[in-house]
Amino acid sequence: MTKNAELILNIINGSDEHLTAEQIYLKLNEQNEKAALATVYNNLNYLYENDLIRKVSVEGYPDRYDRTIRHDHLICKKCGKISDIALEDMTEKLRRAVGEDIISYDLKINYICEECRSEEKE
Amino acid sequence: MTKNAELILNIINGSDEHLTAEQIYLKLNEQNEKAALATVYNNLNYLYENDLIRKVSVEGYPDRYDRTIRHDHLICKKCGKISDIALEDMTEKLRRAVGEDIISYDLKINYICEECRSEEKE
DNA sequence: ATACATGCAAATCTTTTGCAATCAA
DNA sequence: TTGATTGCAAAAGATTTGCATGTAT
Repeated sequence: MTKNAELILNIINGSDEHLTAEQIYLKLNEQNEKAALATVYNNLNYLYENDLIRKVSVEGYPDRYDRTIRHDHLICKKCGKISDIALEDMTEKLRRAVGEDIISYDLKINYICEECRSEEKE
Repeated sequence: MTKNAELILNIINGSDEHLTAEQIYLKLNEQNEKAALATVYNNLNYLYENDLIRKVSVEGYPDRYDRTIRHDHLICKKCGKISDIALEDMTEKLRRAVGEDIISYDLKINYICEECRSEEKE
């Protein structure tokens, strides 16, 4: 694990947002830790392939990177905002239902967030 | 609903694969129904916005389009293959757990498909 | 010395857009 | 005739790649 990989992992683990590669790149610069955007991508891929981070894709937005700790996502269909929500772990249940050895699962729940709902009323 | 939108909807509803925009474009050409790739995208967006089709994103692959009938997805982490699986509908359960009015949910189950598993053994 | 990590720019891939031409009501 | 739909090419945005350079062991 290189220094950059570690810095990036710390940024992701220390944030409860769902950062894009570019946002991570900008955060690195704020910390005066220079790294090219391509390097950020390279490191994100390394972290992802080694299951140290998760990737969350929402249509219309660039991929976002997230902690691996088990949780699910609420996705606002209007503004694309992602919120974490920890529902019961269904891994075992799914394993039985699927009858296959599963690695993990991703549950995205689509809704309209409060801000977007109140905007709609106007 | 234009003719092209209908042709595209029929291709999606008549396929149990999970086609990309380009594959749909090629299928149209096979049927001697010419439509530019951009037109395919335009129509896919129209269908998607009107909830006539679903979009499935798997990292590393272009978006795929799918029927709306409720079902979940098994995703092979090795080759990206998507298979359908119909698990119990959790909408009501999630609505209660989340305490929000939810629109829908997407459940993707990650595993290694049989072909990839037997390749690994070699 | 060797292998890996980086920066940068260019390339790639997917998707969207602008605009002129065409089609349909 | 008016507005929506199309085709095409160009643009845009996200991500990857190639290569020369730098770094660590």
